[in-house]
Formats: sequence, C-alpha cells, structure tokens
Amino acid sequence: MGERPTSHDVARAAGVSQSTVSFVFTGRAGISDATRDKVLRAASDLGYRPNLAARAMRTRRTGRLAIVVPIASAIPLSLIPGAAAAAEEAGYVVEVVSLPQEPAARAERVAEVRDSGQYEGVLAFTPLPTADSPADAPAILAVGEFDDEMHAAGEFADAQPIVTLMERLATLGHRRFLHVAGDPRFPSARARRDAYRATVERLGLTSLGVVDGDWGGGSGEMAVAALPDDARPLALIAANDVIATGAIRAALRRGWTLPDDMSITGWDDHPQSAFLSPSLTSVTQDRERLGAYSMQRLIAAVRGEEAPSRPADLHAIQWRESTAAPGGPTP
Amino acid sequence: MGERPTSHDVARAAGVSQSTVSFVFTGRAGISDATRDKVLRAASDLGYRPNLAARAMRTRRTGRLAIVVPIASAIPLSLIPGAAAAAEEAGYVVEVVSLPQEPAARAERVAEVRDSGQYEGVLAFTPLPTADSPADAPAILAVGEFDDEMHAAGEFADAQPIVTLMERLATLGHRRFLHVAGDPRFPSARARRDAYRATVERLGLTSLGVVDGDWGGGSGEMAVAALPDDARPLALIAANDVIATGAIRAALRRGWTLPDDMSITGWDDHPQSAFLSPSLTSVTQDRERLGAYSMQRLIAAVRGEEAPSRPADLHAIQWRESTAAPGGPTP
DNA sequence: CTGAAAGCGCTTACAG
DNA sequence: CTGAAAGCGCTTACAG
Repeated sequence: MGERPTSHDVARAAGVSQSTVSFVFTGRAGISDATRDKVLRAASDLGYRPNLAARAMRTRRTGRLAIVVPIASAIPLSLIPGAAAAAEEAGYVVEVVSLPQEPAARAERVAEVRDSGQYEGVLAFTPLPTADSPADAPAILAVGEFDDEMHAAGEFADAQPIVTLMERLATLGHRRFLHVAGDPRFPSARARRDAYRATVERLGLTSLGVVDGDWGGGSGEMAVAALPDDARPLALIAANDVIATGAIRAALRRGWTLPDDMSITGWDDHPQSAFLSPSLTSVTQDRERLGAYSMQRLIAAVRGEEAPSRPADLHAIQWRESTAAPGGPTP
Repeated sequence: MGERPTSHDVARAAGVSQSTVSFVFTGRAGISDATRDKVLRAASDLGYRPNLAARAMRTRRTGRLAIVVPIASAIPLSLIPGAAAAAEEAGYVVEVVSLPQEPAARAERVAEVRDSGQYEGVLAFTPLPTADSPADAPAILAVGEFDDEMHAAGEFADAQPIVTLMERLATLGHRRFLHVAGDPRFPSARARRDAYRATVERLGLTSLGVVDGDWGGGSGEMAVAALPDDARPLALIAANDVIATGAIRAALRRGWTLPDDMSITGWDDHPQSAFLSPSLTSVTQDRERLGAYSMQRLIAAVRGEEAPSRPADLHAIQWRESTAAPGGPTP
C-alpha cells in the first residue's frame, strides 16, 4: 500500500497546480475541457483516487453510515447487501457495527455509535432501545424490518400480502382463520397482525384467535396443538415460514390431512419452504430492494431531503400446495 | 455534529500542550501520572474522542477492514456479526462492500476494493475470482465458508461432523450411503464431500453415489427421485438442510417411510429443520465464533502474526427423528 | 517529562 | 479559467 499517488503527483504529471486537480475531482464549475482532460488522463495513468480520509477531514463530512446488527440474530441480515449497495451508490461508505445481546450494553453501544462523530446516519434492522439523543446527533433509522411510520403511512403497505392471502382463501371458501404472530416488538409483526384483524373484520370472517409468537417454530406448533378438534377446516396465517413449519408439524401429528383440514401460509419464502410436504404458500420479499429502500430513506433523512417513495412490487406471493379450498382440493 | 472537541480544546482545558494530549491518547511512555490524569479528566469532561480520520491521515494506517458480500446470497451473512465484533475488539472498523452478481463486474469490484488504499485487509465469505494482485496489496482472505488451507490443514477439521454422523449411522446398522454435495466451488462443499468419501472407504461402506449439487432443494429432490427402488434402506448425507429437505420431500412422494427406509442428515440447523416431519438431524455451527475466527485469521495475516488456532467445539450435532436404524426404529 | 513545529492529502475562499 | 495558501485534527521526530 506504499506508493499511492496523491493529487500532487497528478498535478505534476498533468502540468497543473494541485488545486486544479482537486477542482476536477470535486466537480467545480469553470475548468476548461482541455485542462480537465489532461488531469483525468494523468490521474488514470497513475491510478489516482482521492484519499477519503483527507477529504473527510477537510469537509468535516465523514461520508460514513453505520448499519447496526445484533449478534446472533439472522432475521435481517439478508437486507445488508442491498442496503450497502444503495449507500455506495449515493457516495457513502457503510460500516457494520455489531450489537451485544445484553440490553444495557446494547443501549450503551448504540449511544456510542451515535455520538462517535464517525457516522452521518445509523440504520438498525432491529428494534432499538429508545434513548433521548442530543439535538445534533446523526439520523437514526430503525427498521425492523419496517418501522411504524411506514406502517401507519400506507394502509398496511408492508403487510398488504396478508390481505391478499386472506382474500384468496376466503374466495376458496374459508371462513375460519387463525393468526400466529411474530415478536410484537417488531413493527413488521404488528403490521401483519393488524392487517389480519382488519381483514377478518372487513370480510366478516371468523377469527379463532391471534396468538402472539416469537418468530419461532414452537409458536406455530403450540398454537395448532391447542386447537379444538372441531376447529377444522381452517386457514392459518403465520407471520413467517418458521412458524408455519411448526404448525404443519403439529397438524400432521394430530393426524390432520393437509391442506384439506388446514390451509396454511407463511412469509419469507425460505429456501426450504418450497420443499416441505405440503410445499408452503409464502410471501417472497425482494430483500435487495427492501434493503436498498431502507438505506435510501436513511440517506434522505441525513440529507434533509424528502423521503423516497416506496417501491412497488416488493412482495410476491408463491402459491403452493399448503393452500386449497377447505375440506379438499378444488381450484 | 457541530461542536466536537479537538485535542486542542482538551489541551487548553487541561493546561498542557496539544502534543501532550496526543501522547496520552496514543499511549506513549513517559507521561507523568499527574499530567495524564489532568488530560483524561479534561477529555472526559468535554466528551473528547480522537478523530479517526485525522489519525488515519497521519499514521497512514486506515484501521479499516472490508467484508465483501455478494448481493443476493444469504449463505454467509450470518457470519458477519461475529466477524464484525472480532474486528472491533482488535481495534479495526469493518466496512461492508457488496459485490455484483455478474462475474466481470465482480472481479473489477474486488480489485477496486483491494487497490483503494482504504482497507488493510479484505474478508470474503464467498469464492473470489482469482486475480493477480500487486505485491503491496492488502491481505485478502476468502473463506467460503472455510478455505482450502483450513481443509488441507486439519484432516477434515471443517467437515468432521460428517465423519461423526456416518460413524453413528454405521453403528446403527447402515451400510448403504448416498451423498448430495453442495456447490463444488465452495471449499466447504468439497471438504464435506471428501470427508464422506474417506469415511466410506475407511469403514468399508457402500456408496450409492456422490451427486454434485448447488446447495438447493432441487438437488436433493432429484437425487432421491433417481434412486432405484431397491436402494432402500439407505442413509443420505446431505451437504446442507435445504438439500435434505428436498430429499425428504422426494422420499415421501415415493411413498417411502421415514426414517425406516431412509435416514437423512443435513447441515446448518436452520430454524425450520427442527419442525420438519421427520425433524431433521443436522449440524449446528457456532456462526458467531466461526465469523470471529475468520476475522481473527485475516487480522493475523494483516499484522504478519501467526494464525490463531482453530477453536474447538465449533460444531455440534442435533440428533433428531430423521436418523434411525435401517428398516425401523431401534436405539 | 513536556512543547513547538512539520506534515499527512485534501478543500476552498481569495486573488489574479 | 487557474494558482498560492491556509487549515481540517491529528502524530511524531526533534529539542530542551
């Protein structure tokens, strides 16, 4: 890493002053085309790239954004690549900061990151301990996986697939529904739950209950095990694929026939879900664009710009064997 | 973020020179305790923290490490939190750089990261395009999920659980085995495959084949669908849980009884795997320590230190319903 | 044991 | 349209 060229080297090679090199690279207006060309050519010959640390020092902008991720939580990691790519595109560098499990240590770490002066913004894919932050603190956006603002904003924008799923199942003849929710600390879990409730109401369906879960398979397993025998046939809306998998297991254990006795839907479309028996109807998310969108919202907040509008088609439903008309297969 | 104090502010408050403040924070020997105390007290009063960008400029060490992750590949993301934590502990800052899908663009991106001068080391959780790098390039460690060096080093260190799994199944009475491998570009896939082959040989077992896969459920599904009827009973060693799930699906489709007709094992212990029917015997990895270990190896390479020794107990086997004696359940 | 001073590689008024 | 110069906040020989 020794011989990295500086703007002085480029200036010498191009026969201009160092300032001029800087002007070219910061895009300042009023550089003649001839000069710009000379500089750019010399720069590319030497393999010059501006030193970001030096630039940061002068501009007092770090150009850095942090993503905080909890150690030992797989849920939101898949959003990282898309978020990182979006940040790069906007000229930022993204750093990953890991968060300890223990709540007090975690809150302290978040404050540390916020006050370090290293970051212009912080993106958290997990619910954050609320703390009052100094007025001049960088923007913090906690999306887990989407925040409440999003939820409030767009009439279940985030949970719309739940509505679609239920409408279709109702059309197939289903009247009795059950929802096993995710961890209620997550806005996404609350959004899906609220969408479920509203849809039950709107379509005049019967809800056998809303069970709060923790995103784990045990939630689904227990919810189905606890059902009375005459609950059949029903449709179970699980907050994610893992819960759905647990529910399927419990149903098979009870000797139920799937999907005749119980239709079931998941969310996330995990790689295994298409290979379950029955294969699981689930919601696919475009994780790359979802991550990118989250990052773009943070960047807009950092820059004081208007929030970008939510991309359409973030979700798609994969209809599979686990959903059918109650009582037996019918189109 | 306006009023961040500098070493000058601390110096003024403490009544010493700015150099002295710097000496205290860089840990230079020969500062009197009284002076150090004054400085530290003033610093904490003001909330001073050294500006890393300025420090980087002077020392010409960036203190930054990069993790490159491919967009749209979930496989190794779970290693990130552990890796990030290990880097922080060693005093580095970790940045995430995302890699495009397209091979040429990807190779270019890797070269860019390598030559940017921004990073002292690069960790890749994915096979990297081989390219000749300049002599003074930063250390690059590609672990996917573990590299070949690891593999060569430790007699299947990485794939030891495969050996244990097979030994146990052989003890239960299994003689016929089948392996569905992962993407052969991954060292981990090759290590598991080689461990399988060596164990077949060593124990004098019959191998019905080694099928190269792509980590996907389709590999497992097809491999089992292609089996002759008299292959039963057998034991299928899948390179991961997704493959195993596909294999279970195909077996149930054929009307086989599990685990009587076929024992099956996975790897990764995905959240869904404990809730399959039958629940899947699988290999748990300590992703946090695995990520940390990878990062520690990179840091050792960066610093020219000896590589850390591999932590023990990185793996554990979860024995579940999918494995039993051939032909029927027996202890 | 402590300080004055140079300089890391940039950006950006200010002149011309 | 281009250049000379100051300064961002540090580290580190070099003096004393």
